[in-house]
Formats: sequence, C-alpha cells, structure tokens
Amino acid sequence: MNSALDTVFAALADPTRREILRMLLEDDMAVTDVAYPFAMSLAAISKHLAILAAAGLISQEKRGRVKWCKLEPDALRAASVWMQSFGQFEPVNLDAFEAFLAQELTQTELPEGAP
Amino acid sequence: MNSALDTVFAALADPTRREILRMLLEDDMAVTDVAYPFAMSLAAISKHLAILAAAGLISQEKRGRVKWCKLEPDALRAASVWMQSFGQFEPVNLDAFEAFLAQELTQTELPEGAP
DNA sequence: GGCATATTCAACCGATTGGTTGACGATCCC
DNA sequence: GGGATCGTCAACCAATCGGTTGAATATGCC
Repeated sequence: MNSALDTVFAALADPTRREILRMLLEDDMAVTDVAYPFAMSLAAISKHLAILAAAGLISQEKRGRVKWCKLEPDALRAASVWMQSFGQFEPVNLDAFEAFLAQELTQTELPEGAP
Repeated sequence: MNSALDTVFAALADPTRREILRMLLEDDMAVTDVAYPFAMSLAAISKHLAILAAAGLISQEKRGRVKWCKLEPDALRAASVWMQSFGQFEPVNLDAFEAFLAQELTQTELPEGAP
C-alpha cells in the first residue's frame, strides 16, 4: 500500500537530494563527484542516492569501479501530473520558476565544505 | 534554511494527507468530517491538517466551534514549477493523470474503518 | 602482488514521524 | 447552569530518518 507518489515526494522533501537532482540535470556524475560539494560524508551521499534511485528519480550504472548516476526525469511525471490536478489549469510561469529556483539555491547554497 | 519546498513535498509524501487534499478539492470541510472516512483518531487527523496548513496547502478558519478546512492549491505552484524544470516541456497528459489517480485511489482506498 | 581509488555495509546515534490515549478548553443549545 | 459536540494539547510509543565512523568489497594500475 506504498504508492510511488509516497517515495517520490519523500525523496524530493530533502534539500540535499533536490540539489543532487539539479546537479544531475547538467550531466551524469560519479558518486564521488556528486558528494564533493557537500559538507557530509560519502556514505551519507551514497544513502541519498539510494533513496533517489529507489524512487526512480535517478538510475545508477556501474562501469568499472565508478558508479554513474543519471537523472530520470520521467519519474517526476506521476507526481507532476498529480499536482497539476490541484493547480488547475494555470500554465507554468517561467518567471516564478526562476524566482523559486534562485531562492532554493541561496538557501541550499554550497555548504562550503569542499576541501 | 528550511525551504518551502521541504515542507510542501514532505506534506505530500503521506497518502492520508494526499487523500485529504483530494477530498478538499471537492468542497471545504470541518475537521470532524475530514476525519470520518479514516481509520484513525481525530487527533491524528488534526495533526495531519496542521502539517498541511503549515505547508500552506490548506487554510483553516474557525467559525463557531467548527474549524473549516479549505484547499489552497496555490501552494503547489512552487513545487509544480520546480518539478516542471526536470520534466522538461512535456505538456500534462490527461490520460496519464487519470491512470495515476486511479492507481492512487485503489491503493489508498478508503480504509473501510468508517462505522 | 600490492597499493590506491570508488563505493557500500554495519552499527550506532539523536531527532523526527505517525500514531495512540486521556484530559482539557470552547462553543452551542436546552 | 449543564450536557453534548468540536477540536487541540500533552505525554507517550515504536519506527524511520539523516547523519556519523570504521571496516569491507571491488576495481584499476604499476
């Protein structure tokens, strides 16, 4: 009785995981490289990636010793579609998107850990 | 450092809360009436409603001894817009919506508690 | 073979979550 | 005033979450 929406929304509820998705929007990345900008252990990032993968939001493929992470935006469609039924007919406002994304970035801002 | 997206997505990650939102899509409701179909205590539903209200997804107004709950779909816009940036340009597919909503309903199906 | 790199596993920790129950404060109505 | 209804508060509980550290497992390279 655990809907796919449960895991997708739960995965999206964490700012670290959203930032990872944003990074993967630009390009596929290895686990180590995903972890680099964050001020937390590699193991923690590995767990976050596992959660994202379980939700179907990313896929992971091991080539050699490197595990590549790839964004799977299709997994968002169910959630997006679910939400659209409440937002009722309003088209996506790109300006609003920029604003919210900017806000997100300043708040999540690179935790300056990166040695 | 707690983004609005955190609370909105976290609120949406629970099937009980999503079902409550779906109910409120049809009409405003009193807390007791919201609780009626669910197989859990009134206090539990009251907490769920508080979480939805904190996320801005509903508003609550007390008239007399009855507290009315009202859907606030605008709160979804930030989240929707954030997600759209990953789903990249695909228009909402109404058929997919029907399918996913149906799936949700069969899975969340009224917990038959209702005496 | 042997060392370095990439990633996960296992055990642990404190905080949060989702639920319960019972008492409590408001409000309506007779 | 007094009883019934509406809703929240407080304390508690088990389970999950997000993180840590240290050891373990693959793989690549000389």
